[in-house]
Amino acid sequence: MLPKNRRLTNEEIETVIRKGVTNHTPFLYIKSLLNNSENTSFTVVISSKVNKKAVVRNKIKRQIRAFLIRKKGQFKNGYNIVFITKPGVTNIKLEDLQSAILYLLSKNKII
RNA sequence: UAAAUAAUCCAGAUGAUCGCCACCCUUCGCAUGCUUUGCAUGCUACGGGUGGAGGAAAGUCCGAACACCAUUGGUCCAGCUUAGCUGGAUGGGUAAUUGGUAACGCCAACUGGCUCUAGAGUGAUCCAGAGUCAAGACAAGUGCAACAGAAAAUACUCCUUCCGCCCUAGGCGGAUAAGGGUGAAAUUGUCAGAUAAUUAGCUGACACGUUAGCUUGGUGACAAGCUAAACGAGGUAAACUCUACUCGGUGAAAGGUUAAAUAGGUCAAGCUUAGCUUGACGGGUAAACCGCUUGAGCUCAUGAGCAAUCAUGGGUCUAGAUAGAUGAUCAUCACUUCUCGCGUAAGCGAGGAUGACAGAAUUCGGCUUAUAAGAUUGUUUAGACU
RNA sequence: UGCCGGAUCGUCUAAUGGUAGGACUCUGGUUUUUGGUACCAGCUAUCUAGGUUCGAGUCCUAGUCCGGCAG
Repeated sequence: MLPKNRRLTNEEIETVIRKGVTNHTPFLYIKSLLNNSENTSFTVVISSKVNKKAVVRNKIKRQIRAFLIRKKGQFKNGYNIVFITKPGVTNIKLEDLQSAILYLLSKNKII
């Protein structure tokens, strides 16, 4: 789990989704926004349309967060980032998900 | 013994490392206050300690607690002798009985119906066990019943049967409901009489059943028995309806405390005096905090009760997040299963899988649905032995 | 979190508890030199599982999926 200062609150998520810059892959997309602070914060959004079971949704959240914690030394500071999943994310392999995350972050020049 | 199925129990254990949440403690730092060099409170950081999902947390199908709103009692309308009555219109829910409960559509016991199995009996039937039942009323009224059938309900006559006439292929009229046939369903049965005639509740007797009354037993549903110059009444209420009982609305995004901002308001001061500025009060939005976890709690013992459950006493505190914590990896043991190798076999060794359903969101009581492996019990089937 | 509504041929849409109908589509045939049009015939459905009933698309219960509303 991410520490509290690296998470986003409800308001921040809404502003990021409304004003952020979007980048897509077939099963995942991100919205990012500069926040003028020392930290880069993340959150993961999974709709109940992706899967009806909360256990499956929590597992995907944990997989993404664990990968972000492992890579946290490489990030630039000062971004708010929201990961939003699409239906189909449950069927792919873990390596594909991780490479998609790296692709999206590098495309935004955060890494 | 094996398999299937149903119910109940259980929902791997120990240790290490890396992370997350809550609370507590030590130290350092910062801020505020004070009796001023220390103490108190708060916050941040490092470190340490303790605790951290379920039997269904799920579905949201019922019920309750709690909070606010409305309010003379389900709702609406009207009236008046106006704080309680009357009248009218109009809904939702439940349904044998008794008990339990905060309450329930839940639970327990019991009664009755139906189904299955075993036993007794020539048989009707009786009895035991298991399962199951939205199990008030169709004998208040209304409605409905396709096709088939003569007829689907204040009855009726297709074939057959009986009588009379024409006259003998058959037709006409009358009688009957025993038999046939149709259908999911067809007007209780036996005997005798009456009749032109027969196997007609048309009449009588008996049996069966229903209803009513009485007696006995039971808290009661009900059971057993008796009586009737009462009756023979088809089905359907998960059809309308009737009867009895019962029911305010909104949901923790309820609501409460503090409170930036904005509009409009009151007061005071100052300045130019149509007014403006500042401050205070009040106002109440964002936000924060509370609500929030000590509760119809868990557990043990004793007692009451057939049981559900209740009473008394002892012990105990056991998640509280806010886009949402409770996770990941490794090792060992336990457990089941799969693969490979060795072995006649028992077994041994190596490797893999932890096995299912599934994640708190105000809290409880139920119901429903989903559940791998293992354990216990019941039922069914198959096999072996006696 | 709370609360509503719906599910019928491939698509759209009917059906009072009593043979699931129609339109478009599709398939085959006739007409035409061919295609279209027209005509004829055919294929194809009650979301799932139980119950009530003689008999459920319809009534009741449970589940699955879809859609909507509040804030």
